[in-house]
Amino acid sequence: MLALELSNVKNSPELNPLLEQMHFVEEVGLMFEMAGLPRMSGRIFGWLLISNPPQQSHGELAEVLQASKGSISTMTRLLIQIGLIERISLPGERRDYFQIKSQAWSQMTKQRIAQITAFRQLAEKGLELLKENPPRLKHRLEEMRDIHAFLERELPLLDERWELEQKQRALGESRR
Amino acid sequence: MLALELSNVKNSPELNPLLEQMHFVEEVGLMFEMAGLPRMSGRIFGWLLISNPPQQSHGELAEVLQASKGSISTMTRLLIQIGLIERISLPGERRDYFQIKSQAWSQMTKQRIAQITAFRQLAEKGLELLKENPPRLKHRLEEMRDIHAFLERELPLLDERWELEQKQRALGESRR
DNA sequence: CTAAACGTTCAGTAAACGTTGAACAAACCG
DNA sequence: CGGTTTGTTCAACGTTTACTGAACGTTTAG
Repeated sequence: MLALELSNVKNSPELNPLLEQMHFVEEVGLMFEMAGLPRMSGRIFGWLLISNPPQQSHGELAEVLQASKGSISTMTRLLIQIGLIERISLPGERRDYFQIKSQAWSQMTKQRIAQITAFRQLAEKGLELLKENPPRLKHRLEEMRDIHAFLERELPLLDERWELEQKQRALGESRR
Repeated sequence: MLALELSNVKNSPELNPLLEQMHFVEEVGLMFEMAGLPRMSGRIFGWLLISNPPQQSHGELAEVLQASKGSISTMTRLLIQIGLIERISLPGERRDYFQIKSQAWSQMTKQRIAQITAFRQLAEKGLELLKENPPRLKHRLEEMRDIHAFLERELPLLDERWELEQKQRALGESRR
């Protein structure tokens, strides 16, 4: 919940961009929460998606999001660890800044692939347990293993294709 | 934690399959927890992956997993809702049984795609907020939108290819 | 009908989690 | 050298969550 006093403010988009921005931030927070991550980490990420400039300091984050320094510190560490943001420190500046990492989303794909690998391995472990049993009982686990092996093969290819397309697009734009 | 008395039992795989099965079940539980789902739902799913027969009643689940009836009831409902298991009721039988749903994993892919759509929409919402700003500020959100749009296009195709491959394999096997 | 088995719902609990705020540490400035 | 700014760590708090167990409703069987 916002601690700012907003009740007297007219709710029009043009007159109150801050309100809309905070709504966006809150939505990102909810999506992160649905994905099993702390809501505050999502708020930070959401703000870094729309902030001007894209680099925001620890203190700025704390102020805009109405969160404690501790929370910011913990959650930025988490976001860095999972590869979604990065810390940048300018020479001669005491403060650190955070910004969205450029390949944040490929990073997420990579993590997803790691999870898929774990699921495939789990299926194989299960099949090991059932190795003396009739095929009828093994189908469940074979299906689980095969689909995950399939995705394990295909998702990296998809990611490559994406990166290739991006490079080509960048090339095309720079040529103009 | 297991409530069964296991401390006197020799720990060899051959002598104690139950212990290994329970270990497997517990691992699935942990993976589900990592994915943001209740651990007990993962235990149920894990047991249904290796149980003999694949159909297990409410009561059997409660006994094997050392869980309360309430927990089983709630968690099976959840698993059904997200499409991972199904309930089967035999005519003339009072009891209901649960089993892994055959296209459980395609189902998960579909859910993932829905989430990707949500992320793309969120990016577009963010771009709307920044529409008056210079391109420099919009890059973050454009990247987010584009990668998700890409996956939104490609994942269903991947899923189709998988299902096609499966059908062909089944055909090949039945022909032998 | 009564009795038993089956299943769901729900209040209560215990543990886990997110968040805060204060104490602490480190870097910089006067 | 303090003093100030910046950031991390950690204990404590409050909330949320998973799970239990009991109460309740339903169905089947005798």
